[in-house]
Amino acid sequence: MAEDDRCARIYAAVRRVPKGRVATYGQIARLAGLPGRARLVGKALGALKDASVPWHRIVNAAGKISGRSEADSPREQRRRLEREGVRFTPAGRIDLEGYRFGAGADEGAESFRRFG
DNA sequence: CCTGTGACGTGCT
DNA sequence: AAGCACGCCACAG
Repeated sequence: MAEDDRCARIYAAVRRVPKGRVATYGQIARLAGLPGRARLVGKALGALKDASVPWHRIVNAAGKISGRSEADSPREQRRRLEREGVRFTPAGRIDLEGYRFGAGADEGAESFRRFG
């Protein structure tokens, strides 16, 4: 599989994450058909140029922002998430139990609610 | 071609 | 909550 194809799959997976929800790198990798390649997802997002991809909805398994590509990224990512209604803990963490995409619970209600 | 190293991670201790 | 070990991959030497 070519590298570009992986990126395309990854971007497609990221686009599936609804507004107001987040997903982990590992989860995106799985959705993209690339299980165990979470770090590749990070690289793909770092090389992202397409503004239509909601890269800010991707955080690590701890519910924290990684962003190493740019100094401004972490701050921008958090700002965007908060703008979508995602709450952060005082420690700068996101409650994955409540915001993680694919957590099962109100998945249907979420897509039904339709933000925007 | 093989080895070393860094990386937007993850799970276990 | 913090630290450690592991695993996958791309890139440089």
